[in-house]
Amino acid sequence: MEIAHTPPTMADVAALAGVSHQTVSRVLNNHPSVSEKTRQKVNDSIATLGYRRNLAARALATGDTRIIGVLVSNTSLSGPSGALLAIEQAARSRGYWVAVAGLQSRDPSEAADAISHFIDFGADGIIAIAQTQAAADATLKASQGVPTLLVTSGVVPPGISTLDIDQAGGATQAMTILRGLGHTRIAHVSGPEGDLHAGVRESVWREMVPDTDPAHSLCIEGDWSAGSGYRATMQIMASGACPTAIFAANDRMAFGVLRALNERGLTVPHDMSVVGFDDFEGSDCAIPPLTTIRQDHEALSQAAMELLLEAIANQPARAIRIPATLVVRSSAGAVPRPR
Amino acid sequence: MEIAHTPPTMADVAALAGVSHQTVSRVLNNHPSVSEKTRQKVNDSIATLGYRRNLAARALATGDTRIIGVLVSNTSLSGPSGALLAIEQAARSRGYWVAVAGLQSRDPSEAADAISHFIDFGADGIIAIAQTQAAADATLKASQGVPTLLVTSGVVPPGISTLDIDQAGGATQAMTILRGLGHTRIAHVSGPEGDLHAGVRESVWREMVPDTDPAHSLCIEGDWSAGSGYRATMQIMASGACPTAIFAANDRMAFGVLRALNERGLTVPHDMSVVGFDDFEGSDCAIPPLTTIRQDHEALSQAAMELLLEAIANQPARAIRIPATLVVRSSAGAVPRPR
DNA sequence: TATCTGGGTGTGAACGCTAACATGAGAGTG
DNA sequence: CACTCTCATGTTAGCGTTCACACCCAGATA
Repeated sequence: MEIAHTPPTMADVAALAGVSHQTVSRVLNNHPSVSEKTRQKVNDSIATLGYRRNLAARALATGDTRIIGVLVSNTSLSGPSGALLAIEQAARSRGYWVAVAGLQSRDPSEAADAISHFIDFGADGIIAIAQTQAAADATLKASQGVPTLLVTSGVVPPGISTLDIDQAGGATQAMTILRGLGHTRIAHVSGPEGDLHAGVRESVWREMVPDTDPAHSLCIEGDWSAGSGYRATMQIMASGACPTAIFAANDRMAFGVLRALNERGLTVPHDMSVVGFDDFEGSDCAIPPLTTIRQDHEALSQAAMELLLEAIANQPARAIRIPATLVVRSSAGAVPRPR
Repeated sequence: MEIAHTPPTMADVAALAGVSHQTVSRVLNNHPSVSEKTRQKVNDSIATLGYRRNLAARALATGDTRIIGVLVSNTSLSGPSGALLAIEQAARSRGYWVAVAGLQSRDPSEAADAISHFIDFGADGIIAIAQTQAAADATLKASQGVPTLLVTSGVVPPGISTLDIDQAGGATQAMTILRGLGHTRIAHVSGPEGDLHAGVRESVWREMVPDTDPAHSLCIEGDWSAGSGYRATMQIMASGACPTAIFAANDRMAFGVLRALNERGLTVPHDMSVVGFDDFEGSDCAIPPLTTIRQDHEALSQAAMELLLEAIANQPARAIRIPATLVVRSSAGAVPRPR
């Protein structure tokens, strides 16, 4: 087995094929004016030498890298990281590479740092999944000049493309189904303060809850974790409020809600209805299976690449909102008869 | 606000600071022999110009990119993608960049393709999370010459560093606790055939199950999803086997197991004990909370970077196995008295 | 026959950086 | 005081591509 210590270069291919390096370049870039015969010769030489084009050199010469940077916060693992892999596939199928940076804190300066690195790298574009307004702002500030797509429900100045899943629409569907079942006293377990999705979901709940008496229409803040949903439910039940339904801002917290109710001897949906959000893996097998709102990460990712490529091509900014769909299972039922 | 059409280059910084471009380079690379005064001048110029070093050019000149490619399969979302972000953080803290490629199929050629791309890019190293032996083999074949770390439980030729979480140890703990509680008839819901982790977990079960009568010690294959755990359980119960415990190869399938048992009116752990694997988000709030095996993705990621950097530095290959820990909750209990 | 056209090809110079060597000014040595 | 040695800096030549241009030779046109 021979060992090529330095990989072959374009010049090597050219020499073997008996042409100039520029001709090799033309073949590689599918330039029209290369004769079929030459093209064949060059391709043969490429094959025999096992030549691979050096992308760093190409990036230096052309100024673009075909790398896009994706920024995700990993505070809430489920959503973003699922989207990340989907974005990667969409990118790769279009000939782009994905570099990733995950944020561990909610400190906006960390986002700014990561963006700076992407820029150092010469990333052709940036997709930032911003779960807080501060992260969105920091991203825009740091990404000066580089085409950027914000996946966020936050407020963004004109001229920047944005994309998100319709949080308001999803939450509306959740509340609509509960109201349709006759519920008026609906408690809410919200996501953490400052989180944009949590904010939208909560404000829809606040607008749509029929019985606005805060003694019944309690809202307790969670942190997306199942445990926080459990604690929130215990708190609701200790508070003396007696809602007939609980709308949890995500499925993991809904798991905690279900467990707390189960421990207290309440059956779902007979004694209490529960609706979640996300259609998390396993939600179909919660006890009982969870009625929830599904977010289409696949569609999100496709749209993300599309918008980003538009931005890279200097086309005008657009905003796309992907619809969320209601998934009806059995955790939400008719309001119980008064006891 | 001024618009710099072409970003400033090293020469610009040098001109402003009144030194040569090489001196600027030295400052950037922390070369020792630069006087404090010059260093200061250069840093000032860098700041006023907003200079950022062009990493493509650097890569071309030095031959290394400080990019590492990470290959994950996204068939089973939970594990790998959690590990991905942790690896990214470990990498970034060491000055490396992470490019990611996710596999959508189990086709080994897709893995080979992705690896080739990483190599085109000049990745300094590759971390592949290989869930099948075929993926591991394809990775090694394609990564000729580039330092590679395989995160796998598969068989790997000497000279290649490997890393994994101790699947056998974890499964052993799961079986040990069940046996300690008096269970002898233990069914298994396995992961998909060909998956390395699934294989190890299953074979430990097979070795350790006390009652080896296949009529009781049933093994049903799932696909990691909650629904498959549900169906497997239904199948077990329809088969006439009467195990007193079920060991599910992951927590999501365990969710399905719990739901199926619940539907059939069996209570856990009174009528049946259940143990999962992974400590998935939400497992603490399953009904009842799931006894499971936790995998430390954080430790895995740190070790991954360490091993890969060793490989890049041409140090001898090593293999590290991260221990898995038992998390005792309430889904496993003493074997029920015969009815 | 002289002149244009244009497809196919080669030549040189970037791109922005680092490596290797060259230089010059002081400090230390005999 | 000539000699070396060190430190700080400058100079030159790549790294492997692509871009802009020059070139050549056929066939078409005048």
